[in-house]
Amino acid sequence: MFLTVREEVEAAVEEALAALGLPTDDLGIEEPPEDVDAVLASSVAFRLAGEVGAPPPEVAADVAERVDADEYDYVAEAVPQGPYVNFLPGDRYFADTLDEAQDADYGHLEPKDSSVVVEHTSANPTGPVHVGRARNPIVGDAVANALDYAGYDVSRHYYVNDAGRQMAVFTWAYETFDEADLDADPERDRIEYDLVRYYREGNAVLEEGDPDEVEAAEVEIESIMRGLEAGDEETYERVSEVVDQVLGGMRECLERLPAEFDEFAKETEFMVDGSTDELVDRLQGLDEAVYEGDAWQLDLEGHGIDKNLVFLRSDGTSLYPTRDLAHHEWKFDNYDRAVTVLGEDHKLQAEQLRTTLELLGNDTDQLRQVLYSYVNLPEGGMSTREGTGVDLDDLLDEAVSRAREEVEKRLDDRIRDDDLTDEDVDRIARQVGIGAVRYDIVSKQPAKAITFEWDRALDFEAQSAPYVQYVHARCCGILDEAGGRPTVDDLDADLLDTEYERDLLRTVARFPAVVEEAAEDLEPHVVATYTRTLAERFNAFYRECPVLADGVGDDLRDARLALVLAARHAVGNALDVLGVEAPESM
RNA sequence: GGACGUGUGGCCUAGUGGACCAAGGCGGGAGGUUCCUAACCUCCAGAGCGUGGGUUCGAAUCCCAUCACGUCCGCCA
Repeated sequence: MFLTVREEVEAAVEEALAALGLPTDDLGIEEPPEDVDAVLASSVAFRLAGEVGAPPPEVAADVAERVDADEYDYVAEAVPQGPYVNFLPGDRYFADTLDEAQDADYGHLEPKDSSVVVEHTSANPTGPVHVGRARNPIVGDAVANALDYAGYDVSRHYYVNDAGRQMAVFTWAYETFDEADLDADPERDRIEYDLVRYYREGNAVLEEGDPDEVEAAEVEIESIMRGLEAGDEETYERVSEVVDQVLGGMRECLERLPAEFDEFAKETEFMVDGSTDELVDRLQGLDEAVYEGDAWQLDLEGHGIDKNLVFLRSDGTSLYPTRDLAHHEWKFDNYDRAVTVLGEDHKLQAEQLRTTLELLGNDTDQLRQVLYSYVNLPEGGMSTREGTGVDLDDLLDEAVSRAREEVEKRLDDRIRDDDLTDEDVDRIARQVGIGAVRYDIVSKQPAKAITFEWDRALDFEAQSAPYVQYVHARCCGILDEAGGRPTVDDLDADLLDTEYERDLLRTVARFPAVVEEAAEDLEPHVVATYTRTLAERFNAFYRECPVLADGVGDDLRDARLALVLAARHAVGNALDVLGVEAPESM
């Protein structure tokens, strides 16, 4: 209903301004502060005051005067308040919102008949996923969820960098060394933890090994790269053996979040199918193409990028950016829009990619690049090659284990007599622990850097996933106690007339607009901010308005029960957008 | 050195032109449970939004300068 009221308010302000002979380009529609009764307000009066030659409050009064509330279903009244025009909702607004939110799909917007591919994570298959990279799948998955809720047809892709020098080094190391050459046991019993040791050993040898050994290695690494470039089947299989195993392990780790993908697009596919070669030809034909130092490059200085983009090495082989261009054109061919989630260290490359795609004749409006800053450790950065950093698996294990301690600690002084089973304890520990990690990361503005601290990330109180999850569990507790849904079809929303009930219902009503904003701006953290407000409103309602107490009449009980169900759908689905599980008990 | 980004109570975070003489959490202090789960709630103390200018009727939000921190500036990915 909120989206409908917003349309009504826009129409009302536009009509009023037109009637007054004033410009309608900026309607100044905004959400009023908490202590104002209106659902929406307009601040046009500020801007028009100069033109009209009257103070803002006077203009606001004129505008409000011209609004005919009878024309609208949900706007009951437009009242001037100082320089603002406030739009008050009618009873039907609350009644229809309550009704709409009884649907378990509440928050899903109308299908848009438009496809979007969301590429995220795309970490090189060199070893275990570490916390520094964890922001990518967590933000990426939430962005994809938000677009899905907003009605887009979403595909989630992981672009596999299986053709670069890193993978040639890895393949050489994997084939050259054996267990006896490695000085440590795997940190965990999973394939990528086993194999990353070969990669690290290989890099160590290349950096400080015997010169003859290094030279022989370089010859082998170069031959692997040339084999890939030539589309040699045998080389491809040698590299794949490493890539597929490591990637398999990384996928298992990501599934714990859970972040799952519809497609793993491999870089080598765009070499094998000839699209990279074809792209090189087109790049060479561009005005910006230059041949310097035996390598083909693009001089993008005229487009605001002072760093040349090398797209063909002097030995004639392609580079990562060249293949990524082919990859993006493939995305444009198959989807209406493309969204890529990347770390800020890829910003320059992202700009080069976008500019070059434009030069190649693509409409880059359909490409959106979401950049996020790094997650650092208090003591410094994280690197797979050097083996520094915190593995995501370790973080998730620690989170679940701390959550379990909390659950067990609370078991003794639990009022509710619902006998949690061992399975419940396992389930809650997992939902709360992993939820806390995801929520902590997804709730922050992507542009801001995060310093990872165990205690802060795993604080289960305050502004955290468990705080919000608890609200969902409380809703479920009440509904369960009441035996499910409210009993009557024709609910009387008018009975919900305390400020606590109204505030909660109004907050529930905003959820679809929050989904819309998160999807439009590709900023899932606004959903996290919303869940906190919603949780606060629910807790105030919970404290002040008993649902199942003896003194509550049948009609009021049903109305409140319906409000609880509405809140459950809003909070549960908001958490779903964030990729955080909503426990039914905890 | 250059480009880009960030800078809000002791700490962390929201707000990015208008009802803000700035909101929430952590930490500190004081309280609340015969009642649908206290992973909850209430109250108190604490910042004027890095610093200095400017634009505007109005600036935490826009512009300029400056400082600090981060990222990038490979024929790596």
